[in-house]
Amino acid sequence: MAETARHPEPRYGTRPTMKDVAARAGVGLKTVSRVVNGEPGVTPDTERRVQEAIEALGFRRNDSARVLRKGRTASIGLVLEDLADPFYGPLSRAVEEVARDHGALLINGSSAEDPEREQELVLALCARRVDGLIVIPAGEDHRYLEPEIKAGVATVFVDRPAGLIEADTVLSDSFGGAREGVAHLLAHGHRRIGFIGDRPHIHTAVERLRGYHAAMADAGIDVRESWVSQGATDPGRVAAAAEAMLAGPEPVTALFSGNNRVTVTVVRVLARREDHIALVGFDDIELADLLGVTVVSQDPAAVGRTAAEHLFRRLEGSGRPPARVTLPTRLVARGSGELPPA
Amino acid sequence: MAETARHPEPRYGTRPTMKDVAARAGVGLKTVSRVVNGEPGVTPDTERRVQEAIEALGFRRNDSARVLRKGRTASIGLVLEDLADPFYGPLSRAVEEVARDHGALLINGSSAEDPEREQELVLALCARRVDGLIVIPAGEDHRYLEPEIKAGVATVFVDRPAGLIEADTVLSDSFGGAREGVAHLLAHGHRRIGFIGDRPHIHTAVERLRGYHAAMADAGIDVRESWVSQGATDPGRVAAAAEAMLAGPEPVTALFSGNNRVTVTVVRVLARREDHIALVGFDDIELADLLGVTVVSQDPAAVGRTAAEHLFRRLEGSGRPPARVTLPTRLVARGSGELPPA
DNA sequence: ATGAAAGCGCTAACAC
DNA sequence: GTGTTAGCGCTTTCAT
Repeated sequence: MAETARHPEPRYGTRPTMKDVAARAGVGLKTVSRVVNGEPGVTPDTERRVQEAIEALGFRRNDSARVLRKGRTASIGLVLEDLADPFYGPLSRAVEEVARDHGALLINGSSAEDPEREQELVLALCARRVDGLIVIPAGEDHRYLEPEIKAGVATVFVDRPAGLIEADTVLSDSFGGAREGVAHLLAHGHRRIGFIGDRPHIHTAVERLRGYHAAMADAGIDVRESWVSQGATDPGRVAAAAEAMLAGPEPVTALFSGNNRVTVTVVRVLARREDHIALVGFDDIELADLLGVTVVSQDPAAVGRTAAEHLFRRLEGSGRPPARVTLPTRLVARGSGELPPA
Repeated sequence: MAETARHPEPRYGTRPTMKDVAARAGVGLKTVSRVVNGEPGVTPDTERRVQEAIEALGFRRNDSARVLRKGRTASIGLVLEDLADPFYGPLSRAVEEVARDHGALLINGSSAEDPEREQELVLALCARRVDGLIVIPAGEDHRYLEPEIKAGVATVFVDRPAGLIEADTVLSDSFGGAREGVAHLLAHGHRRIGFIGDRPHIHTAVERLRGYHAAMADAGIDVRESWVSQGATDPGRVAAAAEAMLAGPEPVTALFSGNNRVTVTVVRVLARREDHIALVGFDDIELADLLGVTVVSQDPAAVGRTAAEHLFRRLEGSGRPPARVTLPTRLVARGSGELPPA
């Protein structure tokens, strides 16, 4: 990469700047800036010369410098639990599409359900001066975000409310959805219904359990302790919980599973059995139609879209106080939830 | 929202800088920089005062300015087809984990399989000066990346090779996997085997079809035109293609599906039928075990991890020429691929 | 141990 | 139409 006298090319690893382009095109720095940004006030001939210099040098505007000057990055951050979870892929994609419509890039990160990692990620995004932030909270205390929000970072919480601060929030109706799902089982004659959910510090897990209790209470049924299991959603724990509820002299005749990961494992457990245990799951899962799994479905893309639209509305300066939006769920009957008690 | 009309520059949105922190702590700017970056040469007492000022003001370092000065962003970009696709979620997550291990953030974007959008996205990432780039190509001409790569942006292509430029590439063994899958069907006695794949401009689609032809040739079978269908992977097209192959006087007795989306639709089509058509699919799908679907599985997380590790090795300055890595696939027999011909 | 000054590459505000 | 100048907030260099 030696430099020749004729056309001084930048060295490997060094990028041409507007100044280089200006020198090569024989114009002033600001003229290059005008061309690059499509601003008016440049004659076609000058513009052509500048464009040629840009091509020849392989110039690409340095957005860090631009951001430093302009104050806005045209990017937003999304912190979620795990991008590999089939719930978050479509959610993230929906956010990305809205961001794209607003000319913004999306940076997303997985908290792995770890509050420290959530905070680390959020603050890294703030250091990069994202214009806005969508957070699926892992932690329960978000006061660390107060200075950021004060400083103008629009923030929307999704799936679970923020902890100890006021902020826009978009939720699915976990309580109502679970209540409806359990009521569905009750309507099909079940009385002993088991609930297998996520760890009790997770907001949605609590809400869904509340929905379960509400439906059971509506039916005048005393819930036995052994019918409820909360904890990690790994297959081992969930399978054990299901087996336990299905054993003994008075086993449950139906199960309600608290999220997609639980449902997958429960379906596997039930598939190994001779009897026909009823099942309703929270969250839809791929191919549930073929497996005949009745679910309470929430639409991850709609959740993401709604959150992103809120965010951009706020960025555009709606001065409204923080609002909470709850999106409805939908019961999808496919067979497993309509089985009668054994 | 207390934006008074009299304030041309609202305090809202103005963030404290190191200068502000320095003023408040009664120290020099550079001392604040030292504290923020954990550099040595600051007495514990000074450090404490600076920390207090940071807390009080809610200071957060502006990474744009840092990047402008340092040249590296500690971020990498990932351009894929669609984050909502169950193949890319785990891939992206794996890339993220490797990036995290190297202290980098991941920015990802979906090209929606549109070459223009791919280029737009890639160049936006370059403008933000990502240190490296992982691209699942949508387009067939990547010469637009030459100046970027020359300028030092480490680039790795994944799933499909780059077009018209030399670059590191990580692929799954589409040819070998498809050949093995089709050979599996042949070994179970099938002779009339249909192939339903993605659009023929996609590299993996071509390779998998090549694998199909190779296996059929190995068995000495002349492939009829009506046994092969390539095109969009939307359910309508795929279902029609499958129905067509299964109709007529000499229908196929087995199907090979070219990717996860195709497989899902074919499974649905076959589920509606009385007969037992054999099926092997490329890519694993969730709950395929319960449905008994035999697949040629590739590991998306391994693909992502491998690509990211290559990227960081390059960033750390391995001056080796571009290399191509091919990851093996694995045949997972679950029943549908072992059915005999009708 | 600490700080003052000089940029990084760009855009805003004015020159001409 | 076009160019010049002064920063944006940080790190680097070099004094002290």
